[in-house]
Amino acid sequence: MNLNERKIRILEAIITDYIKTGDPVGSRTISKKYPLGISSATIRNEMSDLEEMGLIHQPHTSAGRVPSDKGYRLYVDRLMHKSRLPENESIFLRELIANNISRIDYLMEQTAKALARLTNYAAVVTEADGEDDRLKRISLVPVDSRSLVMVSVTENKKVDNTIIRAENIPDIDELNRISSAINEYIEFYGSELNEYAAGVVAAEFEGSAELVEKVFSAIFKGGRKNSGIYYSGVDHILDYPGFSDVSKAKEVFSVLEQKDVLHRLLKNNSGNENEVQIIIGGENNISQLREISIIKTSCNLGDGNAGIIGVIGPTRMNYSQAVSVISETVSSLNEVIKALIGG
Amino acid sequence: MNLNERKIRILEAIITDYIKTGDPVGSRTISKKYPLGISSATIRNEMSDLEEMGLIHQPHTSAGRVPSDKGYRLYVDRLMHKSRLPENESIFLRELIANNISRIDYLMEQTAKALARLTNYAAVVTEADGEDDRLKRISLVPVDSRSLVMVSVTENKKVDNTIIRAENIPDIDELNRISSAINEYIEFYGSELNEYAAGVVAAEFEGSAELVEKVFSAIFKGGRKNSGIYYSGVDHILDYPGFSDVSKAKEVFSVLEQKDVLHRLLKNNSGNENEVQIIIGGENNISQLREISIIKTSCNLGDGNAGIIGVIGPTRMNYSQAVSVISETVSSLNEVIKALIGG
DNA sequence: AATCAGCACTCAGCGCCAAGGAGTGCTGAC
DNA sequence: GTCAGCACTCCTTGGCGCTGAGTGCTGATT
Repeated sequence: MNLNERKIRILEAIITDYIKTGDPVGSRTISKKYPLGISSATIRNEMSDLEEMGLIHQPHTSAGRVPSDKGYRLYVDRLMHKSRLPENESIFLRELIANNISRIDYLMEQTAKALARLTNYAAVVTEADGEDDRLKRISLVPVDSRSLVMVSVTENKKVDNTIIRAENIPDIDELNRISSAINEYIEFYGSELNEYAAGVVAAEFEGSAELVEKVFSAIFKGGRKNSGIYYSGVDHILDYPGFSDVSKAKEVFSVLEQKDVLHRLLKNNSGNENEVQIIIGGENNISQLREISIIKTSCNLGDGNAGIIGVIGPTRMNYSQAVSVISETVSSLNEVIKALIGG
Repeated sequence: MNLNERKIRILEAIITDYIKTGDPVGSRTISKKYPLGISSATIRNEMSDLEEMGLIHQPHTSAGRVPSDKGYRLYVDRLMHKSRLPENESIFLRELIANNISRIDYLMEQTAKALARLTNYAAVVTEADGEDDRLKRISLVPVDSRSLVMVSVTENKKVDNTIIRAENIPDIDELNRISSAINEYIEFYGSELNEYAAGVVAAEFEGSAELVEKVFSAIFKGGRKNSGIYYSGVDHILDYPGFSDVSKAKEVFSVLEQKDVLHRLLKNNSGNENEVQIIIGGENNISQLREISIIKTSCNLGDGNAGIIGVIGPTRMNYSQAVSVISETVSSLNEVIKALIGG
């Protein structure tokens, strides 16, 4: 069976209509609302073929047709035309980004909020996990007489704080000497940094040996495993078609709480920077999310920080609009950051 | 009408039963399940009185009685006996806290998770907002050739990072000199620190004047307004009685996303440290949360950081169990932190 | 005066059934 | 190949009556 032009037009009509109304669409609806110049009977025949190809299916006899995951896939790959974001919305995005550029946590939080508001779906923003990211430098900042914060900066410019406690915290100058000694070892040994260096530095600053040991063990322990995830608009999930049944919604919520699952899901697996990826329904292999689609892309969060922004919607979502919101957000991030930080 | 002992026992029976079963409880149920030695007819008369006093009400004629907010209030204030947490759960809590003590964000996140798991309600953990918290010290940590991180530490030991960008970032020694110059002014002027100091320091380090200006403006801008809120178990909300109707659950979710509302709600308004507070149903004046009760308390997150931990459940919640989970969590935090950090 | 058995009454919930309506597949004519 | 017409399917809706839980009231008993 070949997928001729007419079948494609019918499929497109079904998907467009279904995305808009949410009702299974029947042959008569198509023949009346879409000017294909063929009768409903003919459309019925074609729909029967489309169903055989697995692109649409019927919830039950005597109901109209609904696109399948495969049908949506064909739609987003070949039929969908990008819509353009209204002027005021893209201005809103740019200003929001510019206002939050100096705090990466705010930036992520606000971006999630904006995505949710513009799409009416749940949105999520997270830092891409820097897998082979290496420590570049540390700095020791005193907090009180018994604790300090070790600020670590990685090659990918991730900044991270760890609390360290010790009996005697030396004064700032000494702390600066200790940290620059440690930094020399970090620079010299890179990822081969080991207990040996810890011993040498501890010996060098014998009054603060305990502290030095603790700093090194914090370094060995490494930074955050999973960076924070910022959500917004999760309440929209309850509006998704098919989720008026509470138990289904509950499944989705509990998956969203499992950060590791979500991180795996959001990870950039195309390899292409800034390319928008779409995962439709069952294509993610998480059974609780089989009626959920995810639109996501990697993005630039400033200072070389890579992030991932995504929208989590129902399989029956407005892909075109969501894609355009996401692309616009990415390009706004890029532009604003470029303008502020320079090429 | 006086609230005699018998009425109280009946009210207690109603609340106990309702919390357990979730069904409106009728006079016959009480006479059979609770050994009060009186017939259902007598109980009916008493219930009628209790209803008149506003302690219970009927969802509809021919249904049993359900406690009102006022009824629950009387219960938690006068009738409830605290339950003790199982040994293994309190051990679990202590270990979890000990393992996360060096990262306040992990600690908050994990504490929320534990609360949610132990209570089966939604849990929330946040830092108490330090209203009159003053900056104590800053430190400048280079990130790359065009950006650095200003680490600020307040009197209440809150640590906060702000990204600062400038054309020319001096070397570490110079940054250290700049930060200690600024720190002298912070120490000297305290909250009176102003543009004048900025000018003086900028003049002193004329090669880095731009940077100094930016650091000062970041200082003037202040730290985080609303600290992060860590949730866990929000999916449980969908199990709460009365929230099988999706639209109600949606209202709750959208309130939880409004951080300012939540901060206001969680703020310690009794003034007493570590005292468990209970807000029942409509007592919070947020209409969307009128069927939600909140159990919360301030707590110690280590290094002088005050936090607030809370459980968000249905008005018909197991107050006794939730209160004991919360108190146990607070005392675990205190103990572990004391043991690790010392007196 | 308090207690309580007995009774009439109310009302949500459930199952059942019939009507209505949307949509299909098939047939046969063009 | 197209399509009008038709029989058929099956979900949805609304009405109806039954059942069971629970109440308030009455009048007898202690």
